[in-house]
Amino acid sequence: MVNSVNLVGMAVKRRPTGTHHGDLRNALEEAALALVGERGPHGFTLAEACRRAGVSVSAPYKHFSDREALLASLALKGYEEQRRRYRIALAAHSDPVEQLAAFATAYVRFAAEERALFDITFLAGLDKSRHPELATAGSALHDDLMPVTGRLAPDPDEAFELLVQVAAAAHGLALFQQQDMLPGRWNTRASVEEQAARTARALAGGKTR
Amino acid sequence: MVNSVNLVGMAVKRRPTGTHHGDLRNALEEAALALVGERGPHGFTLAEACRRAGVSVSAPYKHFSDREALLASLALKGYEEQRRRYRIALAAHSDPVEQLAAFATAYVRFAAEERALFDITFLAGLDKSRHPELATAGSALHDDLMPVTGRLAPDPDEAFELLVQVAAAAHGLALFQQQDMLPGRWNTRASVEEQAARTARALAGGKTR
DNA sequence: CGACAAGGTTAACACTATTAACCATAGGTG
DNA sequence: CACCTATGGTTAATAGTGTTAACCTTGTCG
Repeated sequence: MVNSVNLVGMAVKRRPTGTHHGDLRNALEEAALALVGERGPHGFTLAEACRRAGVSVSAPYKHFSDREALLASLALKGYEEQRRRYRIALAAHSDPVEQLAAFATAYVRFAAEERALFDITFLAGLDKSRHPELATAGSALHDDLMPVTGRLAPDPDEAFELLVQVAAAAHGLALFQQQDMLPGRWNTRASVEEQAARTARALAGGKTR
Repeated sequence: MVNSVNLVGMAVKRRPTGTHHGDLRNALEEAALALVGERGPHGFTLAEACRRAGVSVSAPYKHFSDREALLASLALKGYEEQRRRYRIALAAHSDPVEQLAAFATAYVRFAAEERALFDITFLAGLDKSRHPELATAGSALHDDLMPVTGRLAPDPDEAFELLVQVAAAAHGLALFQQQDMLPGRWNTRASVEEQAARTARALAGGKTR
């Protein structure tokens, strides 16, 4: 049923008009991820995603209230994927310092391996007040980590501050790498991951002696 | 010469058609800053800036090659303002650890006090390959700071890594605050500034013992 | 005085998001 | 079985955006 070919030579399935796509919601999210991957955090366009899904420009509104809702749905998946990864990272160690180092490593690795998701989650400028589920997902991450820093700093305030320090450093490193702000040989995934781990150890280490 | 009033009641000076504005380039940059301040990193629109400057939508192209060039010009000012602030911060101390702490504090303070500039500089998604002067301005910052970390870590690689750690942490903290990712009482300027300073001391402190 | 460069103008184009009004199909119900 | 309705598409229209081309007005300088 391929009866058309688009500009880049990819086959586009054309349904008889008025027929269901089958899985448009997913197809649009895939297209959005691809677009952000190809063109950067602001490279996503509803119109282009529709073109790629072989559907008219107004079709998305049957699945998403607006453009931002589509991105928010992906951002939520981004948070879930992060949570999954951080859980695994924490489970791989028993020493809390190494747990924090593994978390920091996983953070920058997520940014590199799932760049589009990372971009959407943190750089697309989503209005969190309009998508409260994102704020919730964010604090879920924080809940997973507090026990770890809690073992290093019995005072809850101190524990939270340590968590914020490590997360902020990892976030900054991830962004620096992504935006090519690190010169030459530092701008490799391995280097940034090591750097993240070392930073976490330096910040956590101060608490143990 | 006020002969018109716009929708929000602000007076708009209307020049006789075909006349020079006088300082349009500056007026557009002012408008852009205001818009980003009001609406966030992506709230800037050439059309709206033109409206505020009382000029037609194509007038900007006599001063900027395109929309992004206007933002790049502001981003450059952002880097310069940062450099100015960091120089002052460093000059206020002689102990390198305190210099780093002052830098980190100044970093998050800049993000808070000049939010629009910070947004444009780091969050507007400017294509640095199209604006090499931005990359240059970025490394100018790094040149100012290397001597400081150099005093804490004689090995240049180590010195650079310390610089990256502190800058990344400050960057992350600034973003966390700006995007309301810090709960309740931590989300104040004073708290974030202290946190930045403490993080810098923790990272630098490891090098001195 | 007259030419010209600078810096405005209007008009047009292409692209985007969004909405309204319409229509085809699938599946459950009388 | 005929039908009716919810689902998920369609087309068409609107409004806002960036950008370009062609034109016009003025101040300045030879």
